[in-house]
Amino acid sequence: MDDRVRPIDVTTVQERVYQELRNALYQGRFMPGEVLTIRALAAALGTSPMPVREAIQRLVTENALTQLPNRTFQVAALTLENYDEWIRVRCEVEGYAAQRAALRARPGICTELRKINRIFGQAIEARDAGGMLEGNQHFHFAVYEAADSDALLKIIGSLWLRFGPVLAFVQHIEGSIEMFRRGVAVHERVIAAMERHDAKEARFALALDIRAAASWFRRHHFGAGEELQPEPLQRRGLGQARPR
Amino acid sequence: MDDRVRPIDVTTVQERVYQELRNALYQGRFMPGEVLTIRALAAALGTSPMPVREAIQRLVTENALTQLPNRTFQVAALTLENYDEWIRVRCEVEGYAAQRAALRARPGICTELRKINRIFGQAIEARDAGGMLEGNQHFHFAVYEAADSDALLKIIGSLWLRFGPVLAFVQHIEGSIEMFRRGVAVHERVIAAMERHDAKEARFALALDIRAAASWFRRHHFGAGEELQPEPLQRRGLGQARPR
DNA sequence: CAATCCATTTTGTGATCACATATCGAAGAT
DNA sequence: ATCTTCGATATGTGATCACAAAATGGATTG
Repeated sequence: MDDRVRPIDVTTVQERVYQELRNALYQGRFMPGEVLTIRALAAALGTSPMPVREAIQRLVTENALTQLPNRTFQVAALTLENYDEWIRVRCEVEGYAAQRAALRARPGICTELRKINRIFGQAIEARDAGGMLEGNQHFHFAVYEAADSDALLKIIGSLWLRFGPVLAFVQHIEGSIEMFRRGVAVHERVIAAMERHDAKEARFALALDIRAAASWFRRHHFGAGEELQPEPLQRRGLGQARPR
Repeated sequence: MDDRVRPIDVTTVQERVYQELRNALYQGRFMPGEVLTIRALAAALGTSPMPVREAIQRLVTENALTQLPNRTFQVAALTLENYDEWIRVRCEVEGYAAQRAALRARPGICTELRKINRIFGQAIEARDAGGMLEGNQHFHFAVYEAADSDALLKIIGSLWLRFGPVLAFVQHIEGSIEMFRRGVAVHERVIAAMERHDAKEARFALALDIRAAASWFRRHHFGAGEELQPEPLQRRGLGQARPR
C-alpha cells in the first residue's frame, strides 16, 4: 500500500540478544570457561537483565553455556575427554547432512560452493585469520543448507556453538595456514562428490574434513595423545568385558 | 556429619517446571498443536509466571514448542513433509548411538536390556497402553545411555520430545499390539548384536526398529502416501537437475 | 442471517523490586 | 606470614507491575 516505508525488525529483544550472543560465540569473542553475568551483559547490550537471562537459559539448553553449581554461567569448555566425543557426533551428523545434500544437489549449488570455497582460499592467502574461520563456516553451512532439513540445520548449529570459542585459538597455532589449505582441497572433494550425486563419497569427504582438522587441532591444543581414529564397526576380543 | 537429615532438592523452580513440561510432552499429555499460555501453566503448576516463561523458551529452543507470529506458544506439530525428515535424522543419530553402545557394551548391560524388553513385552500382553510407550522408551534410552555420550543423549532427548505428543495417538490405532510385538523382536536383535559387539548390525537393527514403527504410524496416522524408504547412496539420473 | 465495529479481556514482553546465597576484601587473631 | 572472620558487594532467582498487541464477545448495522 505504501512503499515509502520499509519493514522494520519486529523480533523481541530477547531474540536479538540470543542471536548476538550466538554470533559472539561462533566468532570466538568469548573464551572457553569465561564467566558471564547477566547484569554485565545487559549493560553491554544496553538492555535490562530480563531479555538476557532468557537468552542465556536458551544457550544453556543448547550446551553452549554451562551453569555451575554456584549457579554462575560460563562458556562451555571442551575437555580432551569429550572433545573426541563431540567431534565424532559432528562427523556423523554433518556427514549425514552432506549425504542428503549430495542427493538433492541442483547444479547451481555446486558453482555456488566453488565460489565460497574460492573466497575461503583467498582469505587464507591473505592471512586474514577471521576470514579463514568465517569462510570455512560459510562453506560448511552452505552444504548443510543444501541438505534442506531444518532439523539438521538446528542440530548442527548447536554443535558448532560448542566449538566456536575454541576455534578462536586456531589462528595462534603454527601451521594453521597449511591446515586450512588442505581444507580447501577436501572441500573441493566434497563439491565434486555432490556434482556426481555420490552421497557416500560426499559424506566420507566431509567427515574427513572434520576429522582431519579436529585431530590437527587436538594435537596442537591439547598436546598430543593418540590420534583421533574413525570408530571401528567390530570390536576386537569378542565377548570380553572391557577392562577398566 | 549428620545422617539424621537427608539432602533435599535444591534445583530452581524453573528447572523443575522445565522437567515437568518435558515429562508431560514425553508422555503425550499435550496434544500436537495445543496452545500453551504462560499464566495458565503457572497456575496449574502453582508458581508465578516467571519460571514458566523461561522453561517455555527453552522448549522453543529445542523445537518441542513453536512460537507463532502472534507470539503464542503451541506444541510443535509434525506435518507429513517434515515427519520423514525427522525420522531419518532419528535413524542416523540413534543408530549411531546404538553403534557406539555395541562397541562399549559390557556383559551386564545386555541382561539389563533383556529385562527391560521383557517388561515391555509384558505391558503389551497386559494391554497396558501407557506401559507400552514407557517400556519402549525405557529400552531405547537404556541403549543410548550405554553409548556413554552426554552429547548424543542430549540430542536424542530433544528428538524424542518432538515425537512425544504424537505418540499418544498410537494406542488408538488398530493393530498397535502387533506393531509393538514386532518391536520386541527387533529389540532382541539389537541386544544380540550388542552382545557380539557387532556395531554395524546394532546400528542397522535399531534404525530398522525406528523405521518400521515410523512407517506403520505414518500409514495409519497421515493416511498412506508412499512408504518411508532408507535413503539411497547414489541418485539415479546422474547430472540431471531434479525436476520441480 | 452475516458482517462489522468497539469495549473488554487475555497474553507475551520488558523492567523493576526483593531476597537468599555466593563472592570478595580487609581487618584481626594465632 | 598464614589463616580466620565478618561486613560489603555482587549475582541468580522469583514475583510483581506496566504496557502494547492480539483475541474475544456482544451489540449494531446492512
